Amino acid sequence: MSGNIAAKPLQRAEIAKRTGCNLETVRYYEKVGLLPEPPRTEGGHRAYDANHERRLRFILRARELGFALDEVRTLLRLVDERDAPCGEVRDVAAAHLRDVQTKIADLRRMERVLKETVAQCADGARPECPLVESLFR
Amino acid sequence: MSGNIAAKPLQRAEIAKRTGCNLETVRYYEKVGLLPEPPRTEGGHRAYDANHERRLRFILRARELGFALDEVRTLLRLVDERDAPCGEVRDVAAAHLRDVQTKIADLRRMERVLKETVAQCADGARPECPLVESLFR
DNA sequence: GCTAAGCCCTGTAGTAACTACAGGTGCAAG
DNA sequence: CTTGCACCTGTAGTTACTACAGGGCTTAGC
Repeated sequence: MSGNIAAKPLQRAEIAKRTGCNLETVRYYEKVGLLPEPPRTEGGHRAYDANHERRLRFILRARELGFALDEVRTLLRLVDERDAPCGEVRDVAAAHLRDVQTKIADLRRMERVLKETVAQCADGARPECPLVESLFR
Repeated sequence: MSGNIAAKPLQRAEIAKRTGCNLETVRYYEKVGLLPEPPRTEGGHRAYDANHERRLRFILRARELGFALDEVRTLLRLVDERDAPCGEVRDVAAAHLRDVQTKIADLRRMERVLKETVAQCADGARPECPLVESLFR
């Protein structure tokens, strides 16, 4: 046969390197029930397969988009339990989108005020600092 | 004398109500060194004065603007130690402003992708969910 | 003056989502 | 067969609070 294509269905914990995820984070996801416990080698090392990696990538991508782990859990449950979870998944994502938009609005408010106050201090040499005063107001 | 105007320089822990800050949070700020320990009544209750309230308002306002407690600590130290801390305070605030702007940029990226994927699921009835697929990608 | 309600007290533990050890073993290459 | 790296478990630390549990103080009403 040309190489050991089917001979190694299990990869080592290079899953971390392949996904760019910290190995301790992978174990954390296992501990909190987002990843299934993988089989072990005789020595007790975890042996992940392609499905673990696929699931981990799902988690990491959702995290990049700012989903909380609890939301990720919900999404994965929907994917695992339903055949066509599209509507429910969309609801979770839409709710998260609203959260993100709220956070953006909050941060923009902060940004505006910070800009104003920093600008008032532009010279940086006055005895009474307008920035400090505005914090004490 | 017309009432006890100077007879009560110390207020009760109504400081919480007056500032809208949770009393347990006030004590937390004391524990982490942002607020000085106030004098106590004979019974051991904290007796705050106007300076405590002023300082607490500073903290709360800085928190509203998204300063981390460590940044607040720095700001308060500058205010306490220097006569004219304007320049240094401005530097801290400017650094924080950059953080805020980075966060806004991150969130807007999330927002854009979420909007796109949620829109792809608009009908919500397809067997293969584009949103789920994009998370698995 | 006394009592009961309602504050306030201390200290600990819980939250989110990791991260960083310490102290020990497996494994694979040379 | 040895050496060094990767992996193992479990605990504790991070941020900024919040939520108790189990008491003590205070004060308004009687």
